[in-house]
Amino acid sequence: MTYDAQELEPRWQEAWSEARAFEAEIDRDKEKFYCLEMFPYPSGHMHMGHVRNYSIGDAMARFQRLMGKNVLYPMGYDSFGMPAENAAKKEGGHPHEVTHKNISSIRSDQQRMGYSYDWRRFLATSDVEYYKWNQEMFLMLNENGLVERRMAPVNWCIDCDTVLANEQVKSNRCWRCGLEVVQRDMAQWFLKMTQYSDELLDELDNISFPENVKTMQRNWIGRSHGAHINFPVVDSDSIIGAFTTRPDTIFGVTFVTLSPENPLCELLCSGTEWEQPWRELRDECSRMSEFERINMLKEKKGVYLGKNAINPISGEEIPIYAGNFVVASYGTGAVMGVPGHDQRDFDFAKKYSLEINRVILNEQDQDSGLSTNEAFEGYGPMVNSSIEGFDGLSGQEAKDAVISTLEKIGAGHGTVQYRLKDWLLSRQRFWGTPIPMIHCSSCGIVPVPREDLPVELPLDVVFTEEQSGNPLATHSSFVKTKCPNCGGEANRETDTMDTFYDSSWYFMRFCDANNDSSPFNKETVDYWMENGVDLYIGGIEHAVMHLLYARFFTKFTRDTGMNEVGEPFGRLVCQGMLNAPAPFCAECNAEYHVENFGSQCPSCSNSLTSRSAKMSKSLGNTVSPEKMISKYGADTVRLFILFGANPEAGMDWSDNALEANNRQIISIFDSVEFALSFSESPTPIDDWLLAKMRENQRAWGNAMSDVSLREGVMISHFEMLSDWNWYVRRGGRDRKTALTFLEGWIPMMAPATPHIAEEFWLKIDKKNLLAIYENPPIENNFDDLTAISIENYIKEIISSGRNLKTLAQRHSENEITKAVIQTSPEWKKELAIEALKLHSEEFDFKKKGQDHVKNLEIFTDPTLRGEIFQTWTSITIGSKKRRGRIHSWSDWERELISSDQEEKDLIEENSQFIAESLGVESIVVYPVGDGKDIGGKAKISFPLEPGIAFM
RNA sequence: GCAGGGGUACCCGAGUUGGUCAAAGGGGCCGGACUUAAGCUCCGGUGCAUAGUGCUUCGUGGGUUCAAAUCCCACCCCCUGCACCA
Repeated sequence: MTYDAQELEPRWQEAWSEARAFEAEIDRDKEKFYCLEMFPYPSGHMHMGHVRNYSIGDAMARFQRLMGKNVLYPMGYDSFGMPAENAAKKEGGHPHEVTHKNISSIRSDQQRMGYSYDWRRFLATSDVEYYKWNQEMFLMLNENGLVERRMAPVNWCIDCDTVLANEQVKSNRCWRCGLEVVQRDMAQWFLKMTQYSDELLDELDNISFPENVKTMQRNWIGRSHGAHINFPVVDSDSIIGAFTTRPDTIFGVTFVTLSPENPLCELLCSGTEWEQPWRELRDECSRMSEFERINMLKEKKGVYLGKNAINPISGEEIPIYAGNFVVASYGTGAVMGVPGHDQRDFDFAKKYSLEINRVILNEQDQDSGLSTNEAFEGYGPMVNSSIEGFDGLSGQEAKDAVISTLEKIGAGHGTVQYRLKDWLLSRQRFWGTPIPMIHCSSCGIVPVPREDLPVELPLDVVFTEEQSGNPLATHSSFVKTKCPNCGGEANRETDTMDTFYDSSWYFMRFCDANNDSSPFNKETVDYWMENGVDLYIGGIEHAVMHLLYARFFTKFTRDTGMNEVGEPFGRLVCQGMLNAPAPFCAECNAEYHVENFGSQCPSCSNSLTSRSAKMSKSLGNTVSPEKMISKYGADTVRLFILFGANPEAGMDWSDNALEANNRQIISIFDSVEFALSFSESPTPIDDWLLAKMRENQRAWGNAMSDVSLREGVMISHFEMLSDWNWYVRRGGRDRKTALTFLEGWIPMMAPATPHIAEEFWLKIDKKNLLAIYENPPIENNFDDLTAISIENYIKEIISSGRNLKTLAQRHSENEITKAVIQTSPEWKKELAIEALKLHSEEFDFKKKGQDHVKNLEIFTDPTLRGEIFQTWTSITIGSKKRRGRIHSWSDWERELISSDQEEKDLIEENSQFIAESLGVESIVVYPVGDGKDIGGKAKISFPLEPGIAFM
């Protein structure tokens, strides 16, 4: 029978589905394992990135089932969002239809790959059955004071026609479409995520996220400790509040800088000669594009605002500037300028000839003067303080002293500042969860009563390309409503929720996906979510978006008593990039579309080389999963993906390697067929095969548990096969042994290549599906080490024999026909055993080794003394290059030396095989001294390293 | 600039609690067997030297050690994220 993936794979997929093999229920007798992939946005088809993500997850889900865990492995779709809305406009349909068409397409792709999802838990966030709970929980957030509507300057994407949260702006561009965002002032809905800033930050220490994700989240939250200091403005009631992390530099403040957008600016300079320059600066800043800003900001620019402020501690009068480098949205939008100890302030002071004072001593620096070209930003004792009691204090002590003085005189306080902002939730788009709020002209903003939920998206909306804005806003039967408070005419809120809201709790919904009375049942979620999702796999791109929102949301639901757990995800694995070759110009350091292969660089005309680059539509170097599946089958694609690289590592697509993996599967297939043709015929090699099997099972289990899938697959699909091949080569043909081996091997194949594994399982007459099989514990067989060591010994003899033979050939006139093997003399073996014994007792060979050997019985033979010393040294101490053998012998080698196996016997028993492998007609073997010393090999003969001579 | 991760043989990629490491595994390439013939399968080889010892190699240069891919220092390069955050 030949391997036919196209026939075999769908057959087993159907069998699993019919048997409901992957449907998980709470079972408190079993350890649970919640395996989850970041659910996809359902765009037309599954791409290779998806395939990689789910192949990793499915392998782990299947592995954990084999290990006897109760595995929850669900799949759903993050189906709200703009692409469907845009597609609907283009095609003239409704996003709802577009979405469901896409979902069924991607779902069938996933099923064709054989992923073991519990499909009963399927959900789509754009279905009202899901998003009604979004609304219910929004009301809860509101009741808990975590919802706020306020005017705010927001990031607006013109192309997407909506606002973006801070996290969704990358380098001043929209994370989705890449267009530059602009600033607008609008009333928006916010979730007060900042209330959880500290917990979100501190808990990172206890989560097993990859280090880079933690770092990104830490940076994003950006907590800094410092002081808020009030600088009163001279001749004015205004006070400038500035945040600083360096209150210890307070005596070095020589100016104060406001961000040009700060409302105080206008107040200070309005109607004076200083107003015009300030306006120019402000307008310039607000107009600047990202590119210009980076270039322009290399040069600090500022304008004097015509007023001065007072340093509240020293009483000194200092000028107030507006500066382009001060960020309006961070801290108070005002900075105290300490040019002596802040490089940025230094540059600014130089440019505008402001005073530069040294107030911190650089202890490393012998020169007590102030550097003329850079600020000293380090810590050191305070100097030149204009008030008693500060000089000499340094670091935290200095900061504390300044803060306590500030607090005493009412001019400031110690405080903590965060970079994290509240979550801007509202979007001016149709295809999202409607925010359940009502605007009443007399009652203001009123939440939709729970019993009136859900607020459903209307289906009778016609989408056309010409229309702009949110169709909800012009849909009068949606908008017009009654105020739940006063019953008067009112309007519904037409903003919808950011889709990250949907994905902030879907993992909890999966635990109880069909609950129609609440988002989820507490007990159910507590069972599956204990210690979080056990393995969460997805892309790094969500490091500060989804992964932060979901953590926040879980803490909120915990605090309202909906669940126990506070951190949603246990182990997080961010899969690496999938790369494929693309044309590359080394000169321009640029990659081009694959259509440029073979031609010249479009910009410099040099010839193009190839470089691997992230698979992308723009480079055209993508690979279609469907094509690969129909050519090789899902198992081959899965094997390639898992064997190509460990989950976190980037991997290069290679047609060659894919084909090689296909051949590997065919080889396995043929081997299993061959094994099944055996009849009863036991040989000594049988023990070896089963010993190797157990050894591999252990190594495999460890690798897989650790999500080292590449290593796991290497054992299950490569080493097991080569062991099998060796067994056959060594004459193994026993049916019973083969069946035992297959029974151990086939389950190991299941995580990566479940279809062939299931097929083989049937072939060895197993009545139940492999998909629901649990691996028994691995037997401890004490003879395994012996079996393995004997075989390793034979392999080593052959391997060193081969090397030597090629050398011997150069010296031999005639054809080599015979190998003479002289095994170690008995006394060398005795020395080795003695040394091993002493070594296990932690004997000090360096100090006492010499004396010890002199007292041994064999030492009485004077003719051997010199050689005994030499041998003893190489066993116990070693030489410069090579450490003593007692340190370097592996377990099997120690085992073999200590056993009563005679090397001579082992070689004799296997002499035919060794002769064949070495390509000689005959082998003669005897211990040194029992025959002629051929080629002078007696002296190099050593335990496990016999002297081999070719004739 | 700051932070995180890297640089291993022709290529990809293990290995970093120092010795068992000339360095797993795969691809490629070379040779052999099988075959009418292979692009199929199997076996072997793949730094140099060599009847086994030796020499040179894990980004570069130093250092620690009896012994370094592995530990320490400096430097170079690549990737990822943040970016005048006070």
